[in-house]
Amino acid sequence: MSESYPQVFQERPEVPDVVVSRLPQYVRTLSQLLSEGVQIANSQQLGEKLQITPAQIRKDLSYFGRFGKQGRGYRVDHLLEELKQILGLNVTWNVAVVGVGRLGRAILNYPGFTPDGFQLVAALDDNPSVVGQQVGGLTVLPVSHLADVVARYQVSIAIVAVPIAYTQQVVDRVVECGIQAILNYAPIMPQVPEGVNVRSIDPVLSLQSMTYYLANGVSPE
Amino acid sequence: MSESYPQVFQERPEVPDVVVSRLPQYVRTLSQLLSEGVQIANSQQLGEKLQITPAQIRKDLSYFGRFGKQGRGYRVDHLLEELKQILGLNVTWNVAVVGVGRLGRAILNYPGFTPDGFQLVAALDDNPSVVGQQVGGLTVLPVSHLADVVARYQVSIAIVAVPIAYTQQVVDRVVECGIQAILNYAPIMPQVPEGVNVRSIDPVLSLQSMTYYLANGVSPE
DNA sequence: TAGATTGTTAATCGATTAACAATC
DNA sequence: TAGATTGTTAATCGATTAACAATC
Repeated sequence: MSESYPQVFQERPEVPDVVVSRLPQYVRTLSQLLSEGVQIANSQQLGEKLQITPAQIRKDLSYFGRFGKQGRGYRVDHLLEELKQILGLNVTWNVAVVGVGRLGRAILNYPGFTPDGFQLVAALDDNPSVVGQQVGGLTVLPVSHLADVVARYQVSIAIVAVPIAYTQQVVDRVVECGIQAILNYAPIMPQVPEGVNVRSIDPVLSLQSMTYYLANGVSPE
Repeated sequence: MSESYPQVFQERPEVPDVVVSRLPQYVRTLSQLLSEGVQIANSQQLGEKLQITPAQIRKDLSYFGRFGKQGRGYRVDHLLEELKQILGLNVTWNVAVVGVGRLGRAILNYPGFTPDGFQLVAALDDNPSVVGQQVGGLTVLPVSHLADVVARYQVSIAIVAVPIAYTQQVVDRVVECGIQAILNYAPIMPQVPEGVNVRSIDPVLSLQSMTYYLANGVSPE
């Protein structure tokens, strides 16, 4: 074997995580511009909206291709579509919510996920008094149904909103079911195997870093 | 004046924001160790818990002082107290919640803020059918009372949970009242003057960066 | 075409890590 | 004291920014 075949996935060179994390913000801004009827935007204008240097925007985009026209800028609709494609946002992602306590209920009733293509397709909880309830249009199932649900609905993302004491074991089960993307609402960073992605929503951590600046009379940057 | 006097605030050289943002995680881990009865921990052990190199932990701490003993490590209770002091977590912070819709209600009923020293002392909303309601033990006030409330309760942090269309104007009013730390739950990055700190809780952005890895068959790092 | 803005390279900046003398 | 681990400096790594040739 003197030559290697191209790989199916991962043609791109390693894109820094920090770059990937900015792309959704670009999508947001471009969507807004599109809804305002703006047809063309240059990196300068995008940078102002996003508080990012134009150079950084161009550099970020250059990891994925050439989307602009010299002397003009970017077609808003075109760049938006390209970025959605790159991020996988042109399809609907099915999401299971594990944990239907106060937080889980708020999540299941939050109308902000669906318009962005995240469909909450299942709600699971192990509390017998909660199982069977209707929450956010879904019937709460026992967590033992997780593997079934994942297979049946092609779930690829789990939102975990269980008490801190159960978080790690629930995350373990979610991972066992083949889920590779987890949004965790407990104030803990669960351990997961290589290749599984966890993001935590942790308002207290955010507050605790802001108090540093309040207590010390300085502002960030 | 050939000599300048020491400043009241900001004796420390500029601590990078990324360092400040890690301190609350150290506090979390140390609290947990303390509750487990662990008395001494070294940077190696802390690093394992936090998935951070020991060198980084020592470097981070060195911005603020010398808290360990060579050959031993750190006394958990001592380091915890020092970090709480640095972050201003040894006092209670009064917080006003603006916006008492579904999200605001969930926030007001979330029991996780108080144990960490964030006291929700007021709930405000401009919807006449919401004003006067009892939510999370508080009577909802009209937003026009904001300045009063801030002064009376010494509020220094605002949690803003209003619809996206009102977010910027509510943030503007919050800033006018002298608030310098804002936790924003709307899917938008509000513009604020220099010196005001905004952190956004935005689960959709988190999901949208995870789909990149799902769609492209790669994992982060 | 002239003017403008991209895409990209090189320079700069800053954060992380390695290494080790200091010291408990 | 010998062994261990800190605190800190210097080396490395990576991300941001500046600059400019390419080109629309």
